[in-house]
Amino acid sequence: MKLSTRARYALRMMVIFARHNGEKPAVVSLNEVASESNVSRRYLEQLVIGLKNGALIRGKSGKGGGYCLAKPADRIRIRQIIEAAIGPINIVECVLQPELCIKSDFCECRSLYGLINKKITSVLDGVVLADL
Amino acid sequence: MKLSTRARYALRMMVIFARHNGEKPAVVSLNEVASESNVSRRYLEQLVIGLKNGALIRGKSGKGGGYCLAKPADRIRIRQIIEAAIGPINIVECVLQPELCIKSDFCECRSLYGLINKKITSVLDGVVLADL
DNA sequence: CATTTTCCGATTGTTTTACTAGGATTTTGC
DNA sequence: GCAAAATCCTAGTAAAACAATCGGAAAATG
Repeated sequence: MKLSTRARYALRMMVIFARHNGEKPAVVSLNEVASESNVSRRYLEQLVIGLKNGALIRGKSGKGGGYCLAKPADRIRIRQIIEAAIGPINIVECVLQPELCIKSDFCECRSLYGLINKKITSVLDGVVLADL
Repeated sequence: MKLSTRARYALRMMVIFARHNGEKPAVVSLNEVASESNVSRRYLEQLVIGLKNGALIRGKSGKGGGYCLAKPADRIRIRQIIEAAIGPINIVECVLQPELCIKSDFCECRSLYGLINKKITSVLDGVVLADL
């Protein structure tokens, strides 16, 4: 029941991108992020892939390059960031994949798991990057 | 962000204890639970320790022994069960232990983590064993 | 007093997570 | 045009968490 460092680093990184958003060169290189967040650039390179695939940021190669938000910070939900980093949120497999358990139909716990899942996702949907 | 099998097995087990609650011999042996839930008795033995320490169930040794609920099923919150099984719920260490991170005071994310934590615990507090 | 059960602690195997590393490609500034 | 700075892509590894097994002691019953 822990939020992985992947998700937390990704979130921290997005906060940094958001902070440099209005500036002259909006892009921030991973070297800068690395020194600002105490996470190795190499590792950040991996984390950034998900964010890019999720169309949350844009990358620019070459000297003077880096990353910047792909849309305004008040249009980016925290859930999008976290799911881009660690995949879809489901506390228990059977919630999204009923076929995994033959008992799914009459399982007493499954609806509870679904409820927890729903609560978590709705919290994360209710907060945008700009709020942080 | 997954709920461990420990927690799920513990929950399933509690449902079984609850079901046998009103019966003649209220106690259920772990062998019975094992065959009913497809989890080895050996493993259940471990899980049951937390539930017992949490005063959610009572154990009775010897022939004809087993476990039964320590209080009525509508007085046992799901949160108690899960925390007995896997320890206190905190999605990120820093929420409960601010000293772990020097940035805690002005961290943009920490309050968010606290919020998520609160949502999860309140859902689990809002459902009792009898509801399942 | 043998059997069934809880009780206690140690160990092993497996999976996930966290992180490191090498090198290719892109782009820019001089 | 070419060196430098960045993204991009793909493995590999070390450590931690998780899941499960195992041996045997103590308790209680029929």
